[in-house]
Amino acid sequence: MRISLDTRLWNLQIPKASDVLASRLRDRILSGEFGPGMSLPAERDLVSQSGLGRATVRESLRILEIEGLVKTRRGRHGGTQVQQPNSTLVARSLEIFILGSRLRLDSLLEVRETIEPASAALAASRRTDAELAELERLTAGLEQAFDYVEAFLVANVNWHVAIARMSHNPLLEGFMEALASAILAGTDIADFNSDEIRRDALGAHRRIQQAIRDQDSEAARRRMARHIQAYDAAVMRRAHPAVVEVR
Amino acid sequence: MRISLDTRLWNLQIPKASDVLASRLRDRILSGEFGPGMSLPAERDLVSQSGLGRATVRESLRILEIEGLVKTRRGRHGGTQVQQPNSTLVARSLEIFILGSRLRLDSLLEVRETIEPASAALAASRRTDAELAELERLTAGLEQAFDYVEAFLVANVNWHVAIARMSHNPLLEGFMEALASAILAGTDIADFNSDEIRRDALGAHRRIQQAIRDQDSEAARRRMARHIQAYDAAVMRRAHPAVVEVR
DNA sequence: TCTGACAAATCGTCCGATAATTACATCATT
DNA sequence: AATGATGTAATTATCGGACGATTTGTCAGA
Repeated sequence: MRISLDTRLWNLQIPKASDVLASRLRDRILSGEFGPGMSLPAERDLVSQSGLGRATVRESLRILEIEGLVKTRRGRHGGTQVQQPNSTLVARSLEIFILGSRLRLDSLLEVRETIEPASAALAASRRTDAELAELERLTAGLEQAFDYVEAFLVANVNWHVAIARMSHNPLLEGFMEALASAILAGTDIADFNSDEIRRDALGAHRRIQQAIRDQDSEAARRRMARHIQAYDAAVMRRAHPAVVEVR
Repeated sequence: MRISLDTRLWNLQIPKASDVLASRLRDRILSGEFGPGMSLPAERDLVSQSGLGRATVRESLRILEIEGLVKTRRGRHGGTQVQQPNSTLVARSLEIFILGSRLRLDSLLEVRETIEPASAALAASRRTDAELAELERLTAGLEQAFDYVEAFLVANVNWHVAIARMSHNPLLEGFMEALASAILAGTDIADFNSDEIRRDALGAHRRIQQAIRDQDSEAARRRMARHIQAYDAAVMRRAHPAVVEVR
């Protein structure tokens, strides 16, 4: 026998059972009761513990899975394991936001002009030697891909994300990841990425890399700002009249 | 009779049916085939169209709902309607990311120091008169709430988000929304928000508001940067030794 | 015209069964 | 003893059907 909830008086919110269960589980995860790597009870155990149906429990688990808090595996000794949320999740939701709300390209570029110089400055002051070596590898790869526009664009994105990662700020990294993929989609305009633009970008990258090598934060910030502004200006000039939507 | 998929030869990825359906629906939504406000087919129609079971279809719809792309309503003429993704969704996922990955408070503050000055500069150059009036209302409210620390903190967050909204950049606004709630949670330290700190903040807000009124971007940027840096420095001084986790 | 009862459409939840997947155990073969 | 094949158990994925809950429209009657 189900309990009738039809006793509401005003505009009462009636949450769905699956949402309630998901919230409770989420709270327990975020509070640390279930640490990363630990397994939640199996579906059928949750069913008997919660008194809900299996479909409902499954929906709850699916909610947590989409939120990136757990991951489920099938098979013997499968189940749902608690996961450490990573920055790609932020990137993913941001991407949906960007695509779904038909954001204009210049909004993205504006934010990028804000974030990347700061990112570069932090990277310069916090980089490790290993990260610097990695960056140099990426720059070299970029040079080699010079004649293959597609590959160049992808390598370019990776280079910028790498800078963000070197900032040692996971939040910045997540933002950049999201921005980069969206901007890539938005600037993948045929006949835009001319030889000249790519040559300028490459030169700027080399100078920024040098500043990071020298651990010169302010130079890194300045050069990155100049690089981004020049690139963005080129994009917007090409994309004129500024009604460009992403995609 | 189900079709056996056990014919894989290598390490083939076998996506879940619900994920596949969700992806296809998502693509159709983002491509504009289903615009905001339009209704997707009813669950049972999707069942017959896709050949999948209802549980599977429901999981797909739930995925889209969590991603903020659709909203489902019950009852006659209910169903799943396409929604315009809004920035609170980004804020939500960011909040999970922040809480779940035990992000340190200084990472948040760093990003804030990056974003807010840019936000203020844009606000100064793009504000409308109505927005300015709204900002003045918020500032006045902040003054009135001076003696009620809780209310002051909430009003403070709203003030900062309002600045971001005045930048007319939805992405900046989304970022600030996400940051603000997380920072509020992280700085809600008893005995921290002293009279002095609140008084300084109020003065800074007035000066920033003046710059925005004058549409002086650079002044707005400078004053906001100084304000944020002073506030953050106070937070970190109080929170020393810098191992502060959010929550 | 207003009201209240009823019907219809739709999502929310439950239940039980089957398929697919994975890890492990066992056993035969070399 | 190592190895490969085969079975077995545990667990999620999916299916199909049923019923409850909620919203909205309709229509008879006051």
